[in-house]
Amino acid sequence: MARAQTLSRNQQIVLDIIEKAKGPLKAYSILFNVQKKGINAPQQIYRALDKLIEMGKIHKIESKNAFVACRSSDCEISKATAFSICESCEMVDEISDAKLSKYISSFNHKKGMKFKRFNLEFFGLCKKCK
Amino acid sequence: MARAQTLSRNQQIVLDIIEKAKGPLKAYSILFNVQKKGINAPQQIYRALDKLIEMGKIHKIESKNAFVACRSSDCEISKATAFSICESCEMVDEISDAKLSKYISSFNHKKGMKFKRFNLEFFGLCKKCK
DNA sequence: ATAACAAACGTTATATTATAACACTATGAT
DNA sequence: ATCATAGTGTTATAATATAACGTTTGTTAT
Ligand SMILES: [Zn+2]
Ligand SMILES: [Zn+2]
Ligand SMILES: [Zn+2]
Ligand SMILES: [Zn+2]
Repeated sequence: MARAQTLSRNQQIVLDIIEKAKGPLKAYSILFNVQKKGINAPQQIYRALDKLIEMGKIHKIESKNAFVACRSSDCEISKATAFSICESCEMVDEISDAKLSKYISSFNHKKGMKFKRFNLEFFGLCKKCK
Repeated sequence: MARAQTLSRNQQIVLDIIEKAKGPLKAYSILFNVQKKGINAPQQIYRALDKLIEMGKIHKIESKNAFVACRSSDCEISKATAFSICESCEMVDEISDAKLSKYISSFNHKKGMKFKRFNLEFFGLCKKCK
């Protein structure tokens, strides 16, 4: 039987923190925030993060080595992710734009590569920082 | 006066290595490769990398923390980068597709953010690994 | 030419991000 | 029951990146 979508204790703790956060969180900042809950080692964080990413509950912002909760229910399990990132205040916003996503997904590389997944990161100044 | 496009000694050494490489290179692997040339410390590598990125001579593959030479003369100084990345053999190929780039560049986020730059990374299996 | 400035350099130390390895526990399937 | 899979806790270490400091080099202005 395929695993139920139930989260383990550590996974739930990590997800809660990321969901409550206003912006992207770094692994070690998550770690410091959960030491009161009995999680003491980076491994425990990274293992939870890996699974949460697999499940599509969170995403990694590659350019920042940081993690955000998935806000778009229709983001097909991290197969097509896009974010806008403010270079001033560090704000990150998940972009769910079906047209954009479809356009990029349908892009086919000349050299014969078939893509399974993409990640797009936009940089600029957010409304507040502009 | 704007700086000439001439590279310093260390910048040239680092760029040479990256250009000669078949695939993306990591900072410390570059370091190990240039120790015979008198470069001994990570700082020296990272400083050169930063400048080379600024100049648009190389790009950072964020999902791999690795660096590739820019192969497309018309890639507007790293304002719009796209790569295809093989999940099996680690090959990275810079995509220069004017239509794709234009489409993405013209994308405007609803929330009022104006973008200065984007980076897009595709993942899949290359022709050889497929 | 020389003073002034910016960019690059070399070096040591340290911070940050991520994984390896191992022993143990819980759960469910055959 | 035994087997497999997933999760846990822990210690140690690897890999990636930056801080801080003083020196040197190259350019520009006078
Ligand atoms: Zn999402
Ligand atoms: Zn902002
Ligand atoms: Zn390029
Ligand atoms: Zn391949």
